[in-house]
Amino acid sequence: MQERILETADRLFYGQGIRAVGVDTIAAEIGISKRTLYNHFPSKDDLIVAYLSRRLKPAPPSDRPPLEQIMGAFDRLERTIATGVFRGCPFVNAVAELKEPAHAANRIALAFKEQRRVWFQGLLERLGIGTAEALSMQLQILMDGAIAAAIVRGDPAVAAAARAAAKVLLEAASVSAPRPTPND
Amino acid sequence: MQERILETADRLFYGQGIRAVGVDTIAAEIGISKRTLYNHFPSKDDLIVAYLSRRLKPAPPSDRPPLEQIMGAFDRLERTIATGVFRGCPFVNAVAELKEPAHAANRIALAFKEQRRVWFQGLLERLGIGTAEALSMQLQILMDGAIAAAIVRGDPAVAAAARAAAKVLLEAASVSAPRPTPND
DNA sequence: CGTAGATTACACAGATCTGTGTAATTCGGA
DNA sequence: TCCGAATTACACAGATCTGTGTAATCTACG
Repeated sequence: MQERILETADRLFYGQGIRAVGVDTIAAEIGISKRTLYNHFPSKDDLIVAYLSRRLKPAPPSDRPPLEQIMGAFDRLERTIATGVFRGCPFVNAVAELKEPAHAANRIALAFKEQRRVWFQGLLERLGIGTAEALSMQLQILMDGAIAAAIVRGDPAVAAAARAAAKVLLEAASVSAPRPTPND
Repeated sequence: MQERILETADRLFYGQGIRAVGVDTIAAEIGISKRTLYNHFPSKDDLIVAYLSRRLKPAPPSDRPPLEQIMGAFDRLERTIATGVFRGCPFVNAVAELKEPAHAANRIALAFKEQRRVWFQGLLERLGIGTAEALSMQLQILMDGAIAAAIVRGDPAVAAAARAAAKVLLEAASVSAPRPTPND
């Protein structure tokens, strides 16, 4: 039941906005009473936190070459934008929508962004890039920028543009870091 | 009067979110009656559109060297983030908050982002860079990415990271475009 | 002074939202 | 079959929001 509530909350919160979706709407969508929903989540804030926490899953480890994984992240973003159900980063949206500075959403959003950055950093280190930490931040900025631009423009091409920029940054960083791995 | 309403609406909408601020709050903040506000703006939607349109001002022309202007944009962002009143891009926030796809906010936000991109493109062309259009999009992505990252992290350093990335992209693009101007 | 337009106070309609209280009902498992 | 837990229907409180109606009042200006 909890999971079914969270699935529906995810779909509605992400698709229409957290403030725009009422608790009644979620319950009605599932076909349960509002009381049941409140028995599982004592308040809407609890539901919001659970919704965001559920999206806080680390990327599954892959044995593909690091460079391929990095570029794959941009490709995946491009495909996601192209589906049309794309509505930006749920964490950034939540923080922008819930402007109370003390809201738990801020903590979760930060954890997610940092998790992604560290994922980039690990791959960059495997490529032997010395400036892995700084570059990982820049790659994350490119991802977030492509997401923001895609919200406004609705055009998957922005992800390709970000990918091209990432490639330039990677090549520039590789020049001063001579440790090419056999994989790529 | 119109201007006073718009000033206050801007401050509250941007600072707390469009959905989070009621018409009553804006009127009370100025010290006017709600009726007066509705006499100037027939609906909240009209007020939202006016609020966004008012922010749609082109950057004033500058006679400084193009490269300096481009880097200055990132510096300005860094300073803005550091002030603490920074709450992201008002246009992206509006689109994310008002998820109705037909809302006029989408059109205005797109106009703004395109205006900024074209501003970058013009400067890049003056630098004799052949890939000005593609690069301008990438610079805009870096700006938007730094903004999104700053919302979550609250750290002005992300703007500096974006600036450094922009510099790398510019240098890479300049290699194949030999037309250095005397200014910079 | 006199008038026209702007502004005010204020009540109110109607919608929506979060959250609660309660008693009846359903359902799974021992 | 029986018990306890989950779920249901449903009303309701109380807050908030957008938008309107109206009559009184202020204010600028001829």
